[in-house]
Amino acid sequence: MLGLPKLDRIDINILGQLQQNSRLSNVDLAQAVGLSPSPCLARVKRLEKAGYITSYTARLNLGKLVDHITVFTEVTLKDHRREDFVKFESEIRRYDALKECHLVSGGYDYLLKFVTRNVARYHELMEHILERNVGVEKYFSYIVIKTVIDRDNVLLKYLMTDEQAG
Amino acid sequence: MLGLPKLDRIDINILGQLQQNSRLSNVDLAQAVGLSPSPCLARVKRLEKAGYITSYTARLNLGKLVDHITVFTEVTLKDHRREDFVKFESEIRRYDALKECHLVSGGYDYLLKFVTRNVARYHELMEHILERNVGVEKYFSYIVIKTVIDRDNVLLKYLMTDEQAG
DNA sequence: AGTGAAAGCGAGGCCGG
DNA sequence: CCGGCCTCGCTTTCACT
Repeated sequence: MLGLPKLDRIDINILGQLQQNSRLSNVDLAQAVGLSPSPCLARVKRLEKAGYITSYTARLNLGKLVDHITVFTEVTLKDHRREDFVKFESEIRRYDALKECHLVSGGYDYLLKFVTRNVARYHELMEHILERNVGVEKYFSYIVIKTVIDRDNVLLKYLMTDEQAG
Repeated sequence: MLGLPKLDRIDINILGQLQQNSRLSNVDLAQAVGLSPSPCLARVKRLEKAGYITSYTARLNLGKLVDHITVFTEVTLKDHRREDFVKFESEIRRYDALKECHLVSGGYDYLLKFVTRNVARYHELMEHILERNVGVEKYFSYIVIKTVIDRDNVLLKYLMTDEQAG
């Protein structure tokens, strides 16, 4: 975090390649970015240490593994002092079913994304949260009927360019 | 897709391990799940071919790479015939900035998640979508101020167990 | 910084239980 | 279906540029 060495085009290229396929062998990666294996490996290590790469994960087809539902929950807090946000954020972390939690601008405070076995499980979860008195005034749930798109990579090339999508 | 061979505990374990670290070497993975390398590798290949593993990706710290914002958009369609949904879903795919798109139950039709450079870009994008007449009646935007939680793995162990989170 | 060689180790195939 | 062996190729280091 102290010194941010700038990234050149090769670094960006490496990140993009690994984002698409984290199991690329170092020799293949090196060839893809036009380097020989040694400096390529050194760059990858450097990018990892500098925190540009946070983890390497396998994407699973969860639907084939176990029945589950996704639910988005809009949460409004009772009070809006700094400590109320801190408390909610720290308490909500306990829940394994919680995939995402975002503080948003607009009609409510937090947008949450849960993944649970079924609606009953989700309902239990929300009751549990309310009981624990983490400062929730009200919430509204949107159950996902069908996920049309859920992309993992994309972005990098798009965000680095100046063209607007057509 | 034709024959779904059942997964035993070792398979689940393998998936969980690779979900946490897709760069595990096969020998380390084998040891972690209590197998010798050969059958372990065979299982991984089988799981890949059967579609339980969809991809291996590197998670990037996007915030360090480029400034960007995340926006959730609630979309309501004008009409709700089957063809209206089909049209919207196919048209919306074109947009690189779109990370997620879910059909939801409740007050509106689709919940979208965008990632763009800034608010101006997002606004252009939405104008573009409205102009292209994909059947959007109205939309409402929630700009993410702070992402508190964004987990990639979790789930597997949680979803496979019967205990409720505490 | 990148290259190239060398050593060590893992991937992936094949047989035997 | 698992374990052990074997070979090939990759990873990783190091001296050099």
